[in-house]
Amino acid sequence: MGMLKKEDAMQFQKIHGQLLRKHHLFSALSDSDLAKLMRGTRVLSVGKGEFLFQQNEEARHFYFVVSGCMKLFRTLPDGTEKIIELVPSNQTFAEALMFSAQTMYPVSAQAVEPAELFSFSNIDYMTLLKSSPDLSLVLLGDLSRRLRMRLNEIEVLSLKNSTHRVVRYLMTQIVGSDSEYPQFDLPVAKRLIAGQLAIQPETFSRIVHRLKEEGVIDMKGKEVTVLDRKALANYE
Amino acid sequence: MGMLKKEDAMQFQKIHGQLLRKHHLFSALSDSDLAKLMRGTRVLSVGKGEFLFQQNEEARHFYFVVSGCMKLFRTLPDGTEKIIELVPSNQTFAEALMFSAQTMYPVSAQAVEPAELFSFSNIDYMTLLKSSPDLSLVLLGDLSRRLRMRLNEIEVLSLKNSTHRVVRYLMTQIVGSDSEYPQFDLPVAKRLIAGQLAIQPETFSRIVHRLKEEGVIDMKGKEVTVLDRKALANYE
DNA sequence: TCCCCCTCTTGATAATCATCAATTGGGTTT
DNA sequence: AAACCCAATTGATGATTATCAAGAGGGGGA
Repeated sequence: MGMLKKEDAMQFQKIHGQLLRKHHLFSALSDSDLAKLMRGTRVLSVGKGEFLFQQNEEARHFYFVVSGCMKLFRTLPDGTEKIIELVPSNQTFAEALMFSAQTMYPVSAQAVEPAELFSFSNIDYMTLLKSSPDLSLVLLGDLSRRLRMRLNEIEVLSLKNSTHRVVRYLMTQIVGSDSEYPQFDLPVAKRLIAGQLAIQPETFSRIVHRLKEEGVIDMKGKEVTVLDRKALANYE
Repeated sequence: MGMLKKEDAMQFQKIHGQLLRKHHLFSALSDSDLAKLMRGTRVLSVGKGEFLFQQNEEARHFYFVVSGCMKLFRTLPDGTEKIIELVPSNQTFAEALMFSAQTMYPVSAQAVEPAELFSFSNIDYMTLLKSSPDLSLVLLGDLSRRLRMRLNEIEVLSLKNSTHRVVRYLMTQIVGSDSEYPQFDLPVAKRLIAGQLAIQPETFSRIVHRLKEEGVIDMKGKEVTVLDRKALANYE
């Protein structure tokens, strides 16, 4: 954990360059720019339950998840936490702060599974950005996408009852699959999913129970099978 | 309503150039660029209750509200509508779409008060953008800000009970005022505010009633006075 | 001015969901 | 294998809020 020595950095880049290349934040960078950026990169390991940063801490870096899963959440006035986002591997987070005067993280970041991260300096990246107009356009597209994702989440949270929220969640998990009986694994613990949907774990459990009873889905552990796609869609 | 003739366009720009200049989408443009952009501008009048566009329509333009107020909302599966944003005068909307491949409006737009709008061509603006890296940075900052606003809204929607949501709403209306007894007008009808908070108008009314009873606020029509700032803050 | 329409309010009731409590189950450590 | 921990489940209860219904207030148009 810490700044890389020069030789390590070269090794590091050879190994992970391709990984980063797949991400839109880095795909538009030239090789030399990417190398330059990586010189300031740190590799971090965050144990399960450990914090990376806390809400209202100064935001100097953004992060790329190599492996594991990070939880971004806000602490509500009553002490409970609201999960804003669960960030799986190969995704970045906290990079949107870089572009505005805001210097505080608006969320806390905690690992829900042991995680490996790359950290990038906001200042370094911004320097690159100023010399690469195309990159700006890519980022604008990215932020715009995120904005629409949030829109979706706001919609989910506004859905009348919890059943609708769960159903909507399941539906989002199977878009793209055109199988008659779509199947997938819950990406995280059920209580975390419940948290994202702003319902209690107990409620989530009961709703799943009912959906199973009605033969709409099956769920064993984290393994979910949709048995009746139409029925699920009609729940909405 | 429609494309402007050349003389009108010049007149138009003289009158409204300053107005637009105050908005970050246009503040970084050179005079000539702004003039170029305005050549494709249309002036629209939308009557109360009239639609500007519907969800899933193709998005070719974004808009600036000169006067009046627009409501952006999504229609939920059960037919009810979820208000995403209320756009007052001197603000733009639907501009974030321009930056990503997405070509459909993710919301419907309707006037809640008779509104005058400018419409701008996405393509024209993007052309300017590609030749003005600084503008991109300004926009990134703007989107980043919006992203945080949505974060706030998600948090509000996650608040346990409706009272907290209303209180939070009132608090956001008085930040910036350091008066002992802050005072403001509700920007739109109460039922719309209730909609934004994802509660029923009846519930909103009852909560306000209780807050008045407890001497925390006073409300006559749209006129709100906070009588006990501390008590309001402590409600959270 | 009066009338009408729509918002807002207030009341009563039913549905939904959170909370508390106890138990089960699965996975990991010792 | 046993002990343990935490997640998940299930049940019972109470609080919150949506819904339905009816009445009051307010502003704009005839």
